[in-house]
Amino acid sequence: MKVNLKTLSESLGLSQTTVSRALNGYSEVSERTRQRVMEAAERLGYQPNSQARQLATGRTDTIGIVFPFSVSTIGDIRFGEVVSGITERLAEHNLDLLIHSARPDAELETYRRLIDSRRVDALIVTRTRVDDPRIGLLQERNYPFVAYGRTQSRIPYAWFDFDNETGGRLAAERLLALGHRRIALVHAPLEMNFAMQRHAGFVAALCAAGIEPDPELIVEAPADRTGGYQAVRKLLAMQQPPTALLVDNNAIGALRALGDCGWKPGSGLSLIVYDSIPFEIPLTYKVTSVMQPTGESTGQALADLVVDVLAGKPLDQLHQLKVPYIDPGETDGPPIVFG
Amino acid sequence: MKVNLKTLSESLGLSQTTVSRALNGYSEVSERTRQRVMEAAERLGYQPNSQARQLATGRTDTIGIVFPFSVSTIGDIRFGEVVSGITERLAEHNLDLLIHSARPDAELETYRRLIDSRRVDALIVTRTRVDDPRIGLLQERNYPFVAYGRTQSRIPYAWFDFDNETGGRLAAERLLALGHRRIALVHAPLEMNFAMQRHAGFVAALCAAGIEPDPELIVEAPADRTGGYQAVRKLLAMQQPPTALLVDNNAIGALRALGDCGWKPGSGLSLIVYDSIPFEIPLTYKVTSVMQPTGESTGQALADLVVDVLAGKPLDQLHQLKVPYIDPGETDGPPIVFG
DNA sequence: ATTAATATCCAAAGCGCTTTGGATAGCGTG
DNA sequence: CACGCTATCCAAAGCGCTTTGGATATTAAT
Repeated sequence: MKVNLKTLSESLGLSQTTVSRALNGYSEVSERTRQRVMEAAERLGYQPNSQARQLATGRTDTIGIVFPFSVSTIGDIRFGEVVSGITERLAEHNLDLLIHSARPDAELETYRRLIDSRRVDALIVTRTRVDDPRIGLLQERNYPFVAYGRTQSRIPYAWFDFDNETGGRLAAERLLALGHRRIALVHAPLEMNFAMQRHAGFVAALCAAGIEPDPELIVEAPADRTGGYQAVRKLLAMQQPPTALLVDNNAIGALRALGDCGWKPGSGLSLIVYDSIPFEIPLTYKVTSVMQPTGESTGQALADLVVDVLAGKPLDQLHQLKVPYIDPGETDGPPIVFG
Repeated sequence: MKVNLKTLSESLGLSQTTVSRALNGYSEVSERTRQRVMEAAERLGYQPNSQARQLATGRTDTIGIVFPFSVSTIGDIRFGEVVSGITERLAEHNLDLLIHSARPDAELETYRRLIDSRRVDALIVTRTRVDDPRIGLLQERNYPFVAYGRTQSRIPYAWFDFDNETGGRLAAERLLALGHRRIALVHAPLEMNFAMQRHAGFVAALCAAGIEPDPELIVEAPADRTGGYQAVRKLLAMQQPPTALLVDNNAIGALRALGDCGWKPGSGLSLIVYDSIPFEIPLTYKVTSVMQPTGESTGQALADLVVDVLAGKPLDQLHQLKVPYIDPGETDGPPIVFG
C-alpha cells in the first residue's frame, strides 16, 4: 500500500536514481521523463520518507529550541508570539521547529545530547545569560545557532538583541530631565543579560547626571509572577519613597501593585515601564514605556538569522540590534514637591 | 572525530550488534560486556544518530502539532501555556514536539504531507471544528492522534475536551435564576466546536425555562482581536439592551467594551464570561466566570493521551472531559427594574 | 565516417542504526 | 561421551533515500 521510491521507480520502469533526480530537480533527466515521474508521484501520492532522506543527506530541515521546564512562560506573556513568528518564517524555507524540553539543572547536558544526536540542523538559544556556557559549547562543537540576546564571547556568532543599555539610559534620562532625583529601578535578576544591560544604562545615566545611585532604590525582582508586584510594594512602603520608577520587566505585576496602593497617573509617582503593555490588558491611561518591537517580528528575525547561518553567511555580519525608544504616556511628569 | 556505532564497536573489539544491544538494554549480552560498552560510550561521548535509528526502527520519538499561520495566537493568550505543558510532559517520555506551520488554506494538504513523510509518530489536532476533515484523514490513514476538542465522528478516537454544553447551560441557568429574561450571548463562530457547544447549552437552558431565544441577542464575534469588543458595543447600543450577558470567548475585548461604555459591576447589566481572566489582567472587581482548568494542565493531559495512544490503549477509553463550574464574582445579580 | 562531447539513464555504494538468523562455547544430563 | 540448553556473540540484511561512478545512446565537431 505505501509507496516508496522503489515501488514508484519500478512502476515507471525507471531506476531509483532517475526518479530521485527527477523529483529533486536535477538536470540530468529529460523533461519528458521528469513530467512522467512527477505525474506518477502525484497520482500515487508519493511522499519521501524524511528519515531516510535525512540519513542520506545529513540534513534534518528542522531547527531546535530548548524550553526549560516550567520557567518557559513565566513573565513572558508574549513568548508564544515569538514562537509563532519563528515557525511561520521557517515554514517559508520548509523548515520545522522542534521544541525540546529540559530540566533547568541539566540544561547544558540537554544541549550536548541534542547536538550529538543530530536531530536538528541549528539551534535557537533563548534567555541568554551574561556568561552563557551554552554559547561556548555550541561554538566549540562548531554547531550552527542563533542567540536571542548577546553574551560575552570573543568568537563571533549570530545574534538578535535589543539595545537594552540604551533603553535603560533613555528612561533614566527622561525622568532626570523631568526633575527627578530619587529614581527607583525594579529589575530582573542580573544574571539575565537584558537585566544587566538595562541596569547598566540606568546607572550610567544617573552617574552622568551627577547622581549617586541609591542601592535602596535599586531592587531585584525574581522572574516569577509575584516578583514585580512585591518589589513595587516594597518601594512604596519606604519611609522616603522614590519620586519616579522604572520597571524593566514584569510591568503587569508592578501596575497591579501600584493599583492596589491607590496609585493613579499624576498622583505623585512617575512611572516608566519596559515594553508595551499587551493589548489584552485594559487600562484607562497610557503608560509611558520603553518600546521595542517584540512578539512575532522578533520570531521572524530569529528565523531569518537561522536561515542565513545555515546558508553560511559570515557570522560577524549576522547581528540585529533593535534600538528602543520612549513612547510617551500619561504616567510620568515632574516630581511633586510637597510643602 | 565523530564516534558512531561502527567506530565504537571496533574500539571495543565487539560487533555492532552486541554494542547496540548492550546500550539498548537487551538481555542477550553479558553484564561484564555491558559495563565495558557503557563505560566506553560514556567516555567517547557516543550519541546515537537519531536519523539512522529512526530509519531503522520506524519511530521518530516526536509528536507533531500544526499551527495555522497568524491565527495561532489570536484570542489565545494562554496557548503558550498549553504548548509548555505538552512539551514538559512529553519530555518525561523522551518525546519531542515538532511544530509545523501551515497556511490556513492548505491545512489539510499539510497534514497529509506530514503524515506521509513520517516525520512524527503522532499528531495533536487543535482547534477542532464541528465537522473536521482532519480527523477523517487521520482515521483513514490509521494515524495516531489526539484531538483537542471533540468533533462529529462515528469512529472512536482519543480526545480531550471541555464540557462546553454544560458550561453554557450553567451560565444561562444562573442568570435565569437571578431573574433575567433578556440574556445575550456573544459567541465565537459556530464552526468552532466549543462555540457550537456553548451555544447549544445556552439555548437549551433558555428553552427549558420557557424563553424563546431572541436572535437579536445572540451575536457572533469574529475570532480576532476586536471581535468581542465590537459585539458588546453593538449589544449595548440596542434600544432595549439585554439585562445580562454571557461572553463565550474573548472576554478581554468584552470587558474593554464595557469599560468604555462606563459599565461597572452592579450598574445594571449582569456579566458572565467564559474562562478565568488571565492573572496578568488587573481588575478591581472579580468577574463571575465559567471556569475550567486550562493552560499547562491541558497540555499535560494532551501529552498523556498521546502517550496512551502510542502505547496502543483502546481509543474508546481515551477521553477526557473536563466539566466546568461557575466561579461566582461580583459582576452578576438580579436585573434592575426601572420605574 | 570518426571522434569528442553531451544527454540520459542505471547499478551499487553508502548514511548509521536495528534486528534476523545463525554460530560458538560452556554445561549439566543420561 | 553424545545430546540438548542456555548464554553470548556476530555477519549480514535491511530501513528508504541520495550520490558516485560508470554505461549507453544521441548529437555535434572534425
